[in-house]
Amino acid sequence: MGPMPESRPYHHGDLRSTLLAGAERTLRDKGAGALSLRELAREAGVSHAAPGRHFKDKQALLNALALNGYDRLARVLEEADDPALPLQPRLTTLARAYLLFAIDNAELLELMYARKHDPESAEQMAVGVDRTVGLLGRVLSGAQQRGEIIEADPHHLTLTVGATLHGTATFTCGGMLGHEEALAGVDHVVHLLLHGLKPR
Amino acid sequence: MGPMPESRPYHHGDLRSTLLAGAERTLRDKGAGALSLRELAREAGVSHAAPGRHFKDKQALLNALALNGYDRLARVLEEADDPALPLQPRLTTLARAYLLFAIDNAELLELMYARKHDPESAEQMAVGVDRTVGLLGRVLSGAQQRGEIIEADPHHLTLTVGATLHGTATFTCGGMLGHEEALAGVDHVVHLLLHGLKPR
DNA sequence: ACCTGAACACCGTTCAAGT
DNA sequence: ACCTGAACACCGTTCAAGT
Repeated sequence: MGPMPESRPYHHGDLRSTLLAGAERTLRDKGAGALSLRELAREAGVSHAAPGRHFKDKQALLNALALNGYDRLARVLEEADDPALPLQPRLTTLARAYLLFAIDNAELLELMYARKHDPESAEQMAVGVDRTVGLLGRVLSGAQQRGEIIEADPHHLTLTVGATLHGTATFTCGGMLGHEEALAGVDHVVHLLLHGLKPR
Repeated sequence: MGPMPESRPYHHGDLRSTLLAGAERTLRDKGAGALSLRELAREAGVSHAAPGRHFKDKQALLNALALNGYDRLARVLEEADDPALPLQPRLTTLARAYLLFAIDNAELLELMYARKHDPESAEQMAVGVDRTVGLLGRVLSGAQQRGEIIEADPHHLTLTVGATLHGTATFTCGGMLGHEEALAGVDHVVHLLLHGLKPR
């Protein structure tokens, strides 16, 4: 019964990353409600007060998670985007990528869109949002310059298209649509956005 | 220093409603994170264990709040709807009513759309959702029969239009749009839905 | 600079016991 | 039938003290 080899030194070394990684796993597996700093500390093999050195409170950890999410979402969309594609399939590809991200990271996405009450983190989130809607905005502005879509405030167009995609994702994650059903419907949604409900 | 007149008998009499009303006020004033059964019990002048007689756990109270919200939302939309209006203004009116409800009840709406993990409450919520998207579905189906909108799966059309409205509400409540800005933009959003992004 | 241990003020939930 | 009071097992946060 000798002492186990001490695999962890007094200083963890990378506690901040470990906590964030654990939080993301808990978020995915058990939901935001199950997130506990004390539990994360336990999983990291560290005292319950240690997280306080890296995150001033629980909300700070949640904000860090959300910022992380914006990073990943922006990367996913940028990788999915293919400027060589015509407008409709290009938008469809982006919409599908967004929906896939939403399905894979439903709880995280909720965190990302959660109302922030302190103005400081609200600004950080705004930057993250800009990164993700920015791509969509550029695609639409480009199409607009080529005369492929109507001349209207591009910011407004972007928000409307973004709202449709996000609303679809919300409905899907909320269980109102099956995942496959939603992914299969993406083409129709984009078609509807481009051509409208009215007969032509 | 005589005893205060005992305004509350041993049996509260209407504790369930009192708790729900208090919860709705807290939700509006301080957000879902600030909701505490013990605090609600204190406000109701009752022991901290008393809520357990009316709600088996905290989630049960949240579910009751959400169902309540679906009721109110359905009423709001039904009152706002004017079947005498042509399609576009009729949809605009409904969209504005939904956005107003969302702005006034942002935290409640989040609760209403929150993923439910137990299948029992998930079904209750589905009924509530059906009540609210049902109206939209009937409006669109009617327009479809009159040939005012394209022939496509009406359920799919409804979900897409609903997604756009809900996404707009989410963006607005999340602070990406100002309230007035969003309300002023409703006309454009509905116009876009009906006519599409492509030039005609 | 980073972490511990104890302390404080909260939670939700349960259950015998009271009215 | 409805509520209380005590108990249990959790939280987040703070702060002196340790390494």
